[in-house]
Amino acid sequence: MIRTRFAPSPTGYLHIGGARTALFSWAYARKHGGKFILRVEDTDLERSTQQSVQAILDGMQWLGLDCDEGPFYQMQRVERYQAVAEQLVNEGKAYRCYCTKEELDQMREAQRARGDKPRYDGRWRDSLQKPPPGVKPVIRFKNPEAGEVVWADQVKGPISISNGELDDLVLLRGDGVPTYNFGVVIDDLDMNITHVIRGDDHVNNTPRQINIYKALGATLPKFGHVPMILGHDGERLSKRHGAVSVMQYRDDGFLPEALVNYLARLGWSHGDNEKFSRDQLVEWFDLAHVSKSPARFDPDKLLWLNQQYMREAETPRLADLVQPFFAADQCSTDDGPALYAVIDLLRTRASSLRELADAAVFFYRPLEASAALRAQHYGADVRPAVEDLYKRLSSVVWNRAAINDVIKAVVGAHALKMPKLAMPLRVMVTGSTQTPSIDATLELIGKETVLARMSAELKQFPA
RNA sequence: GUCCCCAUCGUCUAGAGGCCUAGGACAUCACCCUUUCACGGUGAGUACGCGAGUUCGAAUCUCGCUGGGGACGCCA
Repeated sequence: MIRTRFAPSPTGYLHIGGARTALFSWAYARKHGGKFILRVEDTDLERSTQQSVQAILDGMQWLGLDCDEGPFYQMQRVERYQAVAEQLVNEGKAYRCYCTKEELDQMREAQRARGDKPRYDGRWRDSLQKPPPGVKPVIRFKNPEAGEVVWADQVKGPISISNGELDDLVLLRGDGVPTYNFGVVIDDLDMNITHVIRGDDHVNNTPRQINIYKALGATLPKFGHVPMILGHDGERLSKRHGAVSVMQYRDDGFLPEALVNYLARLGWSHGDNEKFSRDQLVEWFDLAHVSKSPARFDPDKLLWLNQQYMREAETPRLADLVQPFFAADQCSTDDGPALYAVIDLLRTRASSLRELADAAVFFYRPLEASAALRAQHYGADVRPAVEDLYKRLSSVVWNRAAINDVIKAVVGAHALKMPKLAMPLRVMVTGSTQTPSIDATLELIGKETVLARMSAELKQFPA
C-alpha cells in the first residue's frame, strides 16, 4: 500500500510551490490507490499559527486535495520524539551538547571566514568534560564520520553525499521540541510513509535523515524531490511576485481546476497533453516525468487555461462564482438582464471571473463614456443617423433580429458604413468600444434602458 | 566559500543513439473570419549553452567549461 504525505509548516498561507508539491504527492497516492496523509509540522513555536493551519486547509480544500488521514500535529507527539531521542542517547547514537548559541555562532563565523562550510565541529561528541551549569543541552545525532549516503531519488536519479559533508545535527532542542530533520523521520516512520515526495530544497536534508533511519534500524521510504517553482523572472518565488498564495488566485477569479491543471503541467508532462482533468492527472501521473530542473511560473499560460475552463463551465456554477466579484464592485445583478444570459454572451471573452464581472457591469449599471471616446465617436455627421436610429428603435419589437434590421436600415438610409454607426451606438449604450455584437448586446440590456441611455448621451453630441 | 542538483524555442515542455531538416502549448507576429474588441481558424519566426571525446551515427552516452537553482540554523 502506497502512502504519501504533505507536511507543511503552518507559518503562512499555502503558496504555489507547496500546493504543487502537495498535488504531486496527492496524485501519486491516488494513482496507486494509496493513502494521502496530511501532517502539520508545527515545531517552530515562534512562527506557527492556527490561522496558517486554517489557510493551508482552506487552500487544499479549494484545490480538491483531500487527505485520507490527518491532519496530524507534531506538537501533539513530542513525548514520542523525546523517547526516541533518549533511546538513541542510551544506545550511544546521540549525545548531549551544551554549546550556547553564541558559541555556535562564533564557530560558524570563524569557519566561514576560513572559507569552510559552516558545520558543528563535534566538540561535545565524545567529550568527558563536565556540563556547564545553567545550559539546557540539546541532543545531537552522531552522524557517521566516514562513507557516503546514496539513494535513488525517484525524480532526480541517484544522488550521493559524503558523510564528511554532514555534521551532528540537533535532534531535540533544549526545550525538548524536536527539530525538523528528526520529527520528519519519526513521523514518516510511524505513519508508514512509503514515498516521501517533497520540495527540492530538502535534498540536502535527505542524507541526514537517511542516517537517522539507519541508526534506528528502519527501512527507508522512497524519496522523490520535485523541483522548485521560480517567479516569472527566474527568481525565487516571493511576495514581490504578486499572487503567491493559492487563495489569491481564487480571489483573482481563477477556477481551481485551471490552477490544478496548470500546476500539474508545470514541471510534469504527459506527452503533448496541455489540458487535462483531475481524473486524467490521476490516471497519468508518474514521478518519472517530473522535470529535474526548476520551472518558471507563467501567468499568461495560467490565464489561458483558465479561459479554457471558463468556456466549458456550467453557467449556474459560473454565476455563483462570479457573484462575489459583482458584490466587490457594488454592482447588483438583481435588476436588469438575466445573469445566465449575460454570462453566456461574455464567457468566451474573459479569461477570469474578474474579467467576466468587469465586462458585465454595463448590463446592470450605466457606464459613462470617457471624454476621449465621446470625442472620437460622437461626430456631428452621425448625429442624424443616431437620432433616426433612436426613433426607429423606439417602435421596434425588441429582439435581436429586429434590432439588427433597424440598424442595417439606418446604415443604408444614411449611406454609412456599419462601424460608423455601430461604434457611437456602443459608446452611448455601454460606455465602451469593446462589447459583444451590438444587436445581441442591445437586446440583452433591454429596450427601455437602451433608449434611456441613448437619449442621455445624445446631449453629448456636438450641435 | 563549500557541497548537492540541473541545462531543448522568450516561457512550460516532448525527446531514453538513427523515427529530429527537433514535435506540442503559452506568448509574439501575419493573414482569414468580423458590426468594434474578443473568440475561432490558418500560417510564420524562434531552441538542443560551449568545447572535447565515444560511435558508422548524438539533443540523447562520457569528461571539462560556462550558466542556473538549492543547501550549509536549537527554520521547516
